[in-house]
Amino acid sequence: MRIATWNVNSLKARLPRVEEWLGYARPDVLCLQETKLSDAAFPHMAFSVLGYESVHHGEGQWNGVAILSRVGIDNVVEGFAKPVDPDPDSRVLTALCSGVVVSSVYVPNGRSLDSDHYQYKLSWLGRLRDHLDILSGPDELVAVCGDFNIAPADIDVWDPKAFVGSTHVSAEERTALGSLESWGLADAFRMLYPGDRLYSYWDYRAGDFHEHRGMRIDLVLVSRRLAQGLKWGLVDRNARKGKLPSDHAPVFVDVEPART
DNA sequence: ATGGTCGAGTATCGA
Repeated sequence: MRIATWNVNSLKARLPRVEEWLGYARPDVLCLQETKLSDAAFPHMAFSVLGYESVHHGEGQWNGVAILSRVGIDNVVEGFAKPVDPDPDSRVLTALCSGVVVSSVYVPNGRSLDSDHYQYKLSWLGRLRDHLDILSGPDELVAVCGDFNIAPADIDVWDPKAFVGSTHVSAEERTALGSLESWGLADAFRMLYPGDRLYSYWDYRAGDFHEHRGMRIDLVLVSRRLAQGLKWGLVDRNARKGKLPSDHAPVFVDVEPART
């Protein structure tokens, strides 16, 4: 089972690139973030002709998350599961795809350490853990995929010195991510490439992509039972090249869920 | 050393 995640930075602007990528990467499940679409504007038909069912949780203009699947989509939950404090933004969507509880998440950016938005980010990560507790458990098949806006370790940023005092690398953010890991989730891509400086996001400015000034902030977190069947994975840097790319590349992992 | 770019919407803000 190939599970992928991609922050597309506007699905309206990115639809041709997503269609192209689905055509050759053929993920079983693709989680999208930053669709920047209303639910009414979501292009379900474009994906159904490629063999994918799709669900979307969006508000237009900002945020917006989706799940595409060619192995079924059931039990769809938009936002946090009740009774978790609701999120005013469209940042999480959860569904059951072929026995796997899949969440597509767009974690708040945080903006700066002294910002209210940073406190919102920390609170949001705590609520995500509560959400998972309600909908599933660490002994189930769970994949939480998305733009976490957190570099898990210093190896995940091009120059740790350049990020001192910034969001994405603070101890509090990494602790909040660690809380998800202690719930029972593992960073699947890092398991495959324990020591490699591989990134998933590069700023559009200043030629950052070609200069390898990136960050690995797009993660696929998997529960133990999925991690046991982890086979392979990639960041598809080709999708960050060429005409009208997102500033993020898609990340995917191949897993063979263990039978119970 | 500094500023660089996109996408939203159509002036700026968010990333």
